[in-house]
Amino acid sequence: MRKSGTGATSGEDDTIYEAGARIAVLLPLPLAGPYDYKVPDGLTVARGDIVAVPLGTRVATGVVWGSAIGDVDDKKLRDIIGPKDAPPVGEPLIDLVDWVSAYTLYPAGAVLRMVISVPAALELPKQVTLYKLSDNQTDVRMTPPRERICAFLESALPMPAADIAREAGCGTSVVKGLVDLGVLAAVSASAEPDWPVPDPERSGFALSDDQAAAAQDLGNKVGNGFGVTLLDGVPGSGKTEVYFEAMAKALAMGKQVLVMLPEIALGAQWFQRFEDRFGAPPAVWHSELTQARRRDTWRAVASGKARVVVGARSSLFLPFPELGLIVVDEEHDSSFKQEDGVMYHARDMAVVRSRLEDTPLILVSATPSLETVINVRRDRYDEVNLPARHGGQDMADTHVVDMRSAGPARGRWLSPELAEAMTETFESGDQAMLFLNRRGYAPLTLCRTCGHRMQCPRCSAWLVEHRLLGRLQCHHCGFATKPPEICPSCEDTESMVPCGPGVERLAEEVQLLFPDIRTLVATSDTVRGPKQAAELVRIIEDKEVDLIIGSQIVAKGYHFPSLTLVGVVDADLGLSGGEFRAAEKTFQLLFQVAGRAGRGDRPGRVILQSYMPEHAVIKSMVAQDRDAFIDAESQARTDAIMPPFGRLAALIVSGRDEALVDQAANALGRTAPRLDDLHVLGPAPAAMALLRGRHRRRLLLRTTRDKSVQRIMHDWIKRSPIPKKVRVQVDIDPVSFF
DNA sequence: AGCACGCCGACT
DNA sequence: GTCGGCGTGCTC
Repeated sequence: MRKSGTGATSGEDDTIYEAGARIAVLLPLPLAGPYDYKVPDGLTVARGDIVAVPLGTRVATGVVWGSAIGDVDDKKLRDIIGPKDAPPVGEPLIDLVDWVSAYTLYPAGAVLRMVISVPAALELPKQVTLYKLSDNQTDVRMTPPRERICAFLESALPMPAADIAREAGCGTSVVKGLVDLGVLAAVSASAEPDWPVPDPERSGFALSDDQAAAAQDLGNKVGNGFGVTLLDGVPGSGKTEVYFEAMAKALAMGKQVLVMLPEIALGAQWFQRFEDRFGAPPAVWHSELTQARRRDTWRAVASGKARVVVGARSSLFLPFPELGLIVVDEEHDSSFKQEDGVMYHARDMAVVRSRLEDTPLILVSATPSLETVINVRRDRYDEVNLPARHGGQDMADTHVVDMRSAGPARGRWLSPELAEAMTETFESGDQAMLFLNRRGYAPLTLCRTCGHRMQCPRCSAWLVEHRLLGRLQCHHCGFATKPPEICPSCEDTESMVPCGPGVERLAEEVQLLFPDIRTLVATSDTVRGPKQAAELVRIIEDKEVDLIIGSQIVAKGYHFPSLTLVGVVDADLGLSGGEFRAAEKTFQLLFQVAGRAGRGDRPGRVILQSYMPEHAVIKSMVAQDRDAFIDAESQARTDAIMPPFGRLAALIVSGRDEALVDQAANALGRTAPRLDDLHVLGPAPAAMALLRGRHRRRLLLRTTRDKSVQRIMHDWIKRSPIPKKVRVQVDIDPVSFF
């Protein structure tokens, strides 16, 4: 309930607005704040109502946010038009929008746009005319088709004329004729589909004692208000099955459940397990849904028809009226951080929404983020542990190959040791996986004669050769060009050479070493969407391939019983590049990839190829000591006053005119806040100094946890004049330095 | 975010 | 003389 400054009002009095009232309406636009309107005669609205309002020459949709702010000329105030056809936005979601706005420093309207993301969902759904037997039957001459129609409708729900005609094996004219005669009656119904209801009472999976105990612990959180719990367990320990039981409890209590996953398109096995457990598919929510699907899903969530939603980060802003539990699976995944538009971290904002909804939140990971681990150690979060793999299997045996002394020949990427292990694996009839987080054939193409490097004209990134497509591509903006016959710089012929390995080039080397084995390359280029992901899983499970060469996408929680060897071609890949989370991210990725090995009844092994085997990440992997890594990383972050022991905020200054961008960035550098325990780095060119034709500079502010970075950043931008053509974005808690 | 208003080049 | 390019600014 919104607090009223005038005190005396109680209950709902201050959230209901009668005719003549002046109200604030938040529009899903990047305006500074809500706009004031009047309630016209004959209308009453309440806080949270979704209403149509006049805005300039057009009609906009907004949400009644409260009483008018009152700083606008009376003559400017216009009447609202009326309610839209959608349930009101609930109080917790209203508060979430305000909270996220205050935290990220983006206008509340920009945040609201993530809630009101489907304009069509606010319109009255299309009406369809259905026909049923009339209540007061009249005597008419019966013909065989008429008999069939009446007989069929005796025991059927009302349905469209075309369906009745099909069922009765006649034309629609017979149906229409019976309608005219009064035998059939028309009923109007909305064309909204029904949603399958997951059944929490279905018998679940057989759980081990550990799993059953963990499920019990998690289940006890449901229905007992807000609280965050980390569900921690190695890959294969059955985390999904365990949190399904907490979901079942919430469903049985009549609550809705939200599950957030990082890469929704690739959750094929997750979906199967969900259907096995609950007997119905969940509603899904991600950016690639069609417009019609988005509309139906949004309405189903708002009306409570959809009981379980599984979605990417934007699902956090769906209008659940009866939310009872949120699960964030793979909570460490950096794709929960939105990097365009409103920059928010969906995992962190899920904590906020859970608190506002007064419901539990379960964070799930085999490699929890340092933030989450520290919150557990500080007793802010509870922890439920799944100690071992289901079936008692240990983690796969992990070896490191020192590429400095035991590496392959020049131009090759597989060390003799890894190749030998592959041979053994194939000979015993098992499957192997090579992990290389580089799509395409080669990450760089250069001229042997003059050293010219093929670069994207719009971004500061090398063009990646995709030999299968016959193109050089920019992985940041989608720019593509034909590989040049001659060097664009010195015009030498046949001097352009590929540098470094990509998955395609690795496949070429494998073909030379193992001509008879069947190889599958799995990257986001070859696996597009859920259907292909499901097909990929089937091909591997059915052993139609011996070797999978994959990038990032194969690191996720798949379960392949015959996969006993995982080779990481370049274990150091993520460690260079100066991002403070590089070690953590690399450890998480390697740990997840290693988890693919030996999940059946056979032991697995993992081989890491590394040029820096003494690095803490590699050593912790070999020792299989996650805690040791966390301790080392915690100490390093504490010393450097880095998150979660310090706070970071970034300013990204961008524009097409480089000189203007530099000028604005330098001005921000000069007006940077000066406080104790506060440091500002930059301005410096962003890691992508040129992205999609925009020049970018970054300033990074680092300070201690007791400071309000929002206040500091807000004041900072306010006192620095920014040219109109230059954009300044605030990124609170940046995860990437792009 | 849209949409209007406005101020400079190629058309009927 | 108008049509139209998209830069700038406003919408309660």
